[in-house]
Amino acid sequence: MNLDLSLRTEIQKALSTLFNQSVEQLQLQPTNDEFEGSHTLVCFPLAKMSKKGPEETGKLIGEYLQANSGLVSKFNVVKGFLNLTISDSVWANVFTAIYTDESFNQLPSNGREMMVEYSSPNTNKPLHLGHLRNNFLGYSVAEIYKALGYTVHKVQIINDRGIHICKSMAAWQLFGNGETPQSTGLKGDKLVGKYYVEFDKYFKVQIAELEAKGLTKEEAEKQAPIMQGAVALLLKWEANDQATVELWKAMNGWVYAGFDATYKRMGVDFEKLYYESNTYLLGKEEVLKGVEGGVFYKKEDGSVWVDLTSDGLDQKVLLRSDGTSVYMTQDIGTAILRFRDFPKIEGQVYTVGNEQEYHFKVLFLILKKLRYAFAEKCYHLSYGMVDLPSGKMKSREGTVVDADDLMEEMVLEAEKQTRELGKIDEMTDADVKSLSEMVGLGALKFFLLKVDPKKRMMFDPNESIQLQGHTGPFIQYTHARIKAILRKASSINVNIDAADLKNISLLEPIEREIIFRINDYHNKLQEAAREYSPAVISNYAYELAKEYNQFYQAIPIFNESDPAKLKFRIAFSKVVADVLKGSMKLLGISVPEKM
RNA sequence: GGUCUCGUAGCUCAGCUGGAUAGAGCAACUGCCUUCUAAGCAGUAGGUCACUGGUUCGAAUCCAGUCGGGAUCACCA
Repeated sequence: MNLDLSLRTEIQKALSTLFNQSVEQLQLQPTNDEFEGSHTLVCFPLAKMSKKGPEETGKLIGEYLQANSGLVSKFNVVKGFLNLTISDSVWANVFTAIYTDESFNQLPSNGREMMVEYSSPNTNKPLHLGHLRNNFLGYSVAEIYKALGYTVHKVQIINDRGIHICKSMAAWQLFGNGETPQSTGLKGDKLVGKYYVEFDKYFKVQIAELEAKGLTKEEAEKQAPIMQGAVALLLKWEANDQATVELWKAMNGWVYAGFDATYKRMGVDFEKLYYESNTYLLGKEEVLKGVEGGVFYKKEDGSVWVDLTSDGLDQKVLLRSDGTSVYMTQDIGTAILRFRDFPKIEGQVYTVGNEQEYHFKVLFLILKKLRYAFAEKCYHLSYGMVDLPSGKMKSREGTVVDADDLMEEMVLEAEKQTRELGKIDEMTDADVKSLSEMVGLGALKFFLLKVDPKKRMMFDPNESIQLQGHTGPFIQYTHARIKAILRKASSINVNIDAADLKNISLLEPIEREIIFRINDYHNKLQEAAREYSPAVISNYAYELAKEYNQFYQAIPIFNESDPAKLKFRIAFSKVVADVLKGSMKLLGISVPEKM
């Protein structure tokens, strides 16, 4: 049964009976802790209609509901707030329905499809803290939609083309001495990243030298030999020069292997990868078609532009005067290709930092101008930067927090604390390892996901590694605790029959609160999906775990002498564990049986 | 400068489709392990919700302005 809906229906009945009127929007909200009840009807807006003052209105509605609804056992009115107490038998029914609902955590398929893009790193630098936020967000949003019954396609675009790749290639040719991941023992992405940094270093030196000879900065940047080397490589690559393409393939291969290892540890995956090198030509084609169709226009120098001034934006270049494509061209091609590959998807979510908001605004407008209906269903899941106490991460200043290093550090910290708490005594080394992995990554993921994605957030390497309080491990711990109870219950052969549960009465207030919260889970799922915000889920899971811990501490389950109550509390604990596990799964976090 | 965005406890964050005395965690201080796991629980202390004005029964929440932070405004991606 849907308690919320039933209650609203009953209130509407009350209004039509008492005042012969109906109201479109009822303000029903959770009751504040200091008052008795679980649901509160705000009566101020109803006063005009009832012509009776909020307090009197609340009282009349309360009396009606108590007498006629079968839901409300008690009520009180404070100022204009009608606080309703739902009767225990109703709670028992609500709980039993959830307990017996096998698709509570995973709703049945709704036949709808969507696509989520995330990660999409440059292939010349290793993944860092910002990518972690990106990946965890994108993965989680995909999981949230899946739980609602959607089929979700997780994809990423690989920017494997362009001058930036050629920079690493140029530097490797100059200084690499044939180094490979195998020969150095470095992860492939780290090795290529090293040469990208190397490039930058020599580039700067050469610019300085040329500037000292009297060249302007722009001239120096163009004429620096190492940059000319990179440009030469780009031209050769575009001309399909065999040796260049071989090197490009080899170095990209190293990077992908390195990224794969990182993704694996992060626990994220992709159904399909799109390569810029495969989509930019389609984009170009579309742009040229757009010129013919009059959507875009060509300047005298041959460059192609779109004029968005009538939409409040600027003009934007889509093809350079030499006919080569830009970032936007590639994204147009990719979007179209994806809808060709997956014609049933109704929308595409792009998980990309908020510094690209303008880009996506333009992209979606262009797609609309090209008359692609799916443009309406594209959404830029824009997230804020992760700042360090020293400010923004800057690769040039060496303040980048490397993703691999950070994950390793978190896992080591988890292991250290597990040891300090004396929990490893009866664990095998393999157990300790897998638990540390779970806890360390759980802490990291939760930390990055509990903040509203849109907001920029602070990461302090010295303080963020916390395993107590408002953290992932707190929830994991709560789950493990419940599992201990369930093990004990099964060891003493407590069998639960759903029919027993309906007859339970005299619930503790904390038990009602928790059922209320569990009952709210699907609302939160919807909200998280609507807002594209895993933070909604993480905060929900935290609140639920917190409430359960209160219950756990206050009520020793196995001291209960009434067998019906004992059964109820075990079933109740099981449901909490399942919902915790399910909601953590949406965040990409596993929960342990013991910790 | 234009556009967008953020400003809540010492710190990190919730709350924002207007509702009751603004909530957590961390840090500080006090208690609680012979009972299901103390990575926990209970409590104390900590606030001019940046500022000013407006809208109304009611504003942290909506609107306008001011101040402060950030992003963006490339034939880079």
